[in-house]
Amino acid sequence: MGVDREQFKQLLKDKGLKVTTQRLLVLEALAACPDRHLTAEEIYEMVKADYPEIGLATVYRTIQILLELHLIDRINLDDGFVRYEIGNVGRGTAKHHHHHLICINCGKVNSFEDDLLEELEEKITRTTGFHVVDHEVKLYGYCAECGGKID
Amino acid sequence: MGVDREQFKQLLKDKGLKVTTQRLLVLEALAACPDRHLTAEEIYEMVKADYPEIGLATVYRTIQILLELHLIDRINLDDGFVRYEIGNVGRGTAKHHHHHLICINCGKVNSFEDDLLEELEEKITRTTGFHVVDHEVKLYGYCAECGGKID
DNA sequence: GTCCATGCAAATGATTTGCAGTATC
DNA sequence: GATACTGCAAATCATTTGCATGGAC
Repeated sequence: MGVDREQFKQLLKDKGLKVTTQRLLVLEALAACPDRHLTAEEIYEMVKADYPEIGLATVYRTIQILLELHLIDRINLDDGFVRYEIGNVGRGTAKHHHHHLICINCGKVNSFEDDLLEELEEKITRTTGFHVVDHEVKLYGYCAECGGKID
Repeated sequence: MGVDREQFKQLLKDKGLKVTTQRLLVLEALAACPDRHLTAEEIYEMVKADYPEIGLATVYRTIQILLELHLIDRINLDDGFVRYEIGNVGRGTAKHHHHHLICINCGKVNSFEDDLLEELEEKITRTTGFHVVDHEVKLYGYCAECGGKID
């Protein structure tokens, strides 16, 4: 999942950007938490454990680069923080992302993949002429654990 | 579409809230633009035309009330502004909202409704045990007009 | 050695909040 | 008349930016 260290270095060089310890550490922090959805502040705290000199501004600047390189995805759960997660590159038809199941009760966020959306997109192109390129889907509800307790 | 003035007044009273000119005007501004997706600032400007004394803080406070009464929906297009649109109450099975087609080129936002999502939700409940209550779907791509120009 | 990247602190900008005056009920 | 609502200005808080120093190539 994601790119490895060497691939990232190469991507930076290809773009004329410099390889720095900070940039490597930010990507590593995100790669270390493929299932969580980290805020900039959380990434900052994680990297600071290994590299206390890093500044929050550098984390934000690095996130921008990672977004432009399509190595990470942005998720907004409308809780006042923008979150980031490592992209799932190299899974064959890894074209779409952003499918999240958000538990209203415990706040847990799970990702999922589905083909039904492709069908929906085709239908939309057919009926409205809108050509879908990417999508973001958030489903709110109760996860298996919380659903039992509440119902 | 939406609630009318009298229904809104009653909802406010039921909640122990007072009926004020400002609250009526904010709802009217949103009701007047069912297809646009207004920012707080845009609502503020619209209301100010009729009622120059209104303050931006009052608009924000009223938006909170309207959200709690489920009279409006919040949309986040990740452009730095949170937007609001009047809800489509009274359309029979008006349970779900938040389906948007966002043109990457011209920025135009269109809403759509679809049943395919219901199918997807059932599938998710069946396979993961997650009980979906609401959803938000954003599809990014090129609208009929922009698609032609680019392809 | 050149130039980009970093860290810090200050700036930004949407949203919120405190408070004294004002309107609703 | 009591209390909730408003407008204003100040506060908040995530994110961005300016600038001088430091590091990559």
